[in-house]
Amino acid sequence: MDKYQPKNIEQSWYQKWESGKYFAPQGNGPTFSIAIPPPNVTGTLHMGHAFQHSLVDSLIRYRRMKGDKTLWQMGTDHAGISTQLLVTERLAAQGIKPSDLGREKFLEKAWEWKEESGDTISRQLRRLGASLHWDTERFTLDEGMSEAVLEVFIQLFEEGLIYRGERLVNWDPVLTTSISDLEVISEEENGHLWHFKYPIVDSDEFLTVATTRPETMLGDSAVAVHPDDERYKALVGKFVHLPLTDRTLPIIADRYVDSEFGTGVVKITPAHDFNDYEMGRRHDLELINILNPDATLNNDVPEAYRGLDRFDARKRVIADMDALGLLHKIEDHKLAVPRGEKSGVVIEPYLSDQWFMAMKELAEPAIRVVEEGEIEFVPKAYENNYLVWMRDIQDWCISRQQWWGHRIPAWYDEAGNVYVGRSEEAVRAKHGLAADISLNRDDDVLDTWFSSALWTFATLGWPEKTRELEEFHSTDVMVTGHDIITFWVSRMIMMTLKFTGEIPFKKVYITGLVTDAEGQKMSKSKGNGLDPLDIVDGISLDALIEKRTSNMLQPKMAARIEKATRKEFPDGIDAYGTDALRFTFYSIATSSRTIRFDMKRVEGYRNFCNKLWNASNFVMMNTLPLAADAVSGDKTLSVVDHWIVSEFQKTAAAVERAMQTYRYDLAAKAIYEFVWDELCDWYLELTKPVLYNEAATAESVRATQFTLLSVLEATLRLAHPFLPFMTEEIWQQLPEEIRGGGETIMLQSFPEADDNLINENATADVAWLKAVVTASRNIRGEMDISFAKEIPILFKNGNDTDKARLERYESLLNFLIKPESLTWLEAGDDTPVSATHLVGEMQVLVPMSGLIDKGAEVDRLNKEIDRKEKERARAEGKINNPSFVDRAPADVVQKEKDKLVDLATALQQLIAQRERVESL
RNA sequence: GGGUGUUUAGCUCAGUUGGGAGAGCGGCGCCCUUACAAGGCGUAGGUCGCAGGUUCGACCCCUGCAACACCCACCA
Repeated sequence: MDKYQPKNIEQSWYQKWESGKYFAPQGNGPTFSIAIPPPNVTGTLHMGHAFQHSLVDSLIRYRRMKGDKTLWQMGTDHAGISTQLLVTERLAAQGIKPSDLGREKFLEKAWEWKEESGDTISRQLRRLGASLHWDTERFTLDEGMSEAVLEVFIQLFEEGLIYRGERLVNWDPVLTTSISDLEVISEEENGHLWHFKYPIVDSDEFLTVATTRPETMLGDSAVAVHPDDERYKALVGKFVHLPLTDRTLPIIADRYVDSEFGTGVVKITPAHDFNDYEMGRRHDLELINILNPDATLNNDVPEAYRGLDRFDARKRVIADMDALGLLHKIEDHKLAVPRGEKSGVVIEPYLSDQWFMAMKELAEPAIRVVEEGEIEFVPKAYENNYLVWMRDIQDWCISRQQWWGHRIPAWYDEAGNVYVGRSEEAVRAKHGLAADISLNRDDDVLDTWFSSALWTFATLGWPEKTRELEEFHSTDVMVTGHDIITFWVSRMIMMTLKFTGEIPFKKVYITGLVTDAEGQKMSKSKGNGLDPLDIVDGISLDALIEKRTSNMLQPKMAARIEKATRKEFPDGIDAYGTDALRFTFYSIATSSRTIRFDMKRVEGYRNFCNKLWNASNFVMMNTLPLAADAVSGDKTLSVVDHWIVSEFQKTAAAVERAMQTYRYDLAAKAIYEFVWDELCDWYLELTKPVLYNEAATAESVRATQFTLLSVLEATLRLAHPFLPFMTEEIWQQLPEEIRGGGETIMLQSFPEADDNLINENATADVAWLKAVVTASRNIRGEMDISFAKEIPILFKNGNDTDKARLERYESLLNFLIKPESLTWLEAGDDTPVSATHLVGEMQVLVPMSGLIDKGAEVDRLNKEIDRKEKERARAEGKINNPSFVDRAPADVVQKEKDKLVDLATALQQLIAQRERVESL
């Protein structure tokens, strides 16, 4: 085989798998299904996606190999606001405004963009090896989804769970649409608290109010104080004059007011603040909307302010109040500023007509299924997040003043009556509306998450009663990030229960958030993001800088990003290949909430891939072409063969356990350690004395070759879910007699641990063998004896088992240690002064004459004695503690006693040894 | 203000019913030994955040504290 070059082996397999239809559900096993969290069509896959989808793919491949009828449902999301924003920006680059095009033409452009961008995602997923069932790929805006959305909307409307009303909603003045609570990100920012004096009517006095948003005073309809506030009690029921206007405001009392804060007097602006809105309802206050949809001031404010942007109006109001002597003071003040998740601009509470979904009733069963364990979160801690949010759920504003999305199936007549139905015809028919009554369809579309919420069942054909729905729903697992539990997971659970009576999935596996090496969230604006394919294919430093700094809004940032990038990746990024990247993802998929992505890890796992590749090369070099009787001929497995077979069983069991508990890190670790530490470091070395020995019997060679091949073959299957490409490549090169007749490793059975193949005697023998080899290597290493120098090795004070083992494994030891001689000493034999290591009670000795540095050996012995002394002191402490002996379990006590005896013997030997060396 | 999570070797992290602290990377030393220098062999390095408690015994269980991270919340 050539050197390990992922580029050469990862390109072609995916196509073969796909054209072979291997990703389709097949067989008669139990079903296993996962619906992909649909990537947004607008985007490209980032590290978080690659991470999640890699985890899912291993699970899917694992179940498929276990014989399950497995479906990984593919699809993408139309991502309403994001896509509309992107398309708008693209048009703007050509000098076109959406309004120039009109709704229909704009949507054509959006669809064009969707086709283009969807390809990118598909290509990326394929490069990652994701074994998705492409044939039934869906899109949240396709016909079937539209059908499902209609069905759901109409039913919920008819049940009164969807309603329309004028409410205060979160309004994005740049996107000019409402958004949901979840799409508002509040962050603490530095601001000011302006204290304004409002003159009290029929008095020379003032009430001073404090506000963070001065411009809203133009929409005030009251001022409020706490009913128990002695300072203001007498004023309740009186009025103040609202400066800059000709209006007067009542002074009201409400328990909501905090007397301690500011002046204890609050201006009330019911149309522009959520709290004030509630207070306005309690006190029947006037709602005065002072803003246009783009957050300029409307005609309900005094002429001087009309048409001003809200922030210009703020300056103007402050200046005017100051001029009137009514600006009492300005304080610095930290406040939580709500910003739109997508646009980044300050969100306004804004009064408008919107559609809402009543959530309380839907939430109840969705809370229950989690409380009762029907749906489990992994890690469990996230269940709390979910439950807390669900128990306090608010109605969901589902309408968006956008074009790209599912248009709301509602029509209005001229009188403003609303009719909901599948189509205008259906509505007319149902309500008996004559043809001469003109109907206008609602312009708004639904929040993207409305259709996403139907994902698990609508992708399987609902509302039709399809066989797929019957077979694959509920799905088994949902793998996603914690940031999306409220947006998506919760809504899927609610809607799926409501419309199918089933849970959407049995488990919710919440992955950690992938950050950069510094623990910073990867993002475009920070310029610290990585494209997973750049790790797969490699990228030059210049190209990476270009990628990270292009389309930057601030040139200053670009310079900083370039500097950081040059520092972090001075030579760009190597091409590590998909397998290495995937294996890295599994290894770092711990239960931690954030996961730092470190390129060093990728390098390490690329090395691991290389190791497995070379080991396979070794196996094939020494077994192929396969002799005619290689499989059929007699073979007696050696102890070493039995040992590696045993180790493999233990590894398979560990992987199985890990997969059951979603501990991908442990699965990866088990495979890594088996391949590197056992298979490569020991077993392959231990086969050489057989394979390279001209005197070896045909039978023993056959057994060794067979074991090499069969263990490798099984290892490839075990590793395939994690390293899909290289395992397939190598597996295909194995002889059919070994791998069976299958077309692809993908559809082979997943190795199951067989306890009957675990041979503890073999394990013990090999452990002894390793200990002896390690002991002599230690002496070599510590005494600085070169590997080329052949040294005599003596064994003393061993028991019968040691002696038998030495005889049995002499040739192996000769090969591994390359000694001048191996000599068993009986108790009475003369023993030269030697460097010593203990294997159990047996001494492994290397005579010092001419070889060994006396001082170094004394140092080494001192260190060893020191270590053993400490251990003995600890054990003695325990044994001499009566309560330990009385209360600890007998086996634990016995273990300590045994240890003490062993240590005493060992120490005695070491001290005697030290004396002998010192006396030289 | 409420809630959750994290704190273990220089760095990044494992540690599965409480019973002798581990890995990878990095460091140091030796080795181009015929699968692999993307390698081999050896080696150094830790009062397991702090303080109490339970226990014969605590990285692990309980309490408190600290630092960091994240989530939720209407303080003008």
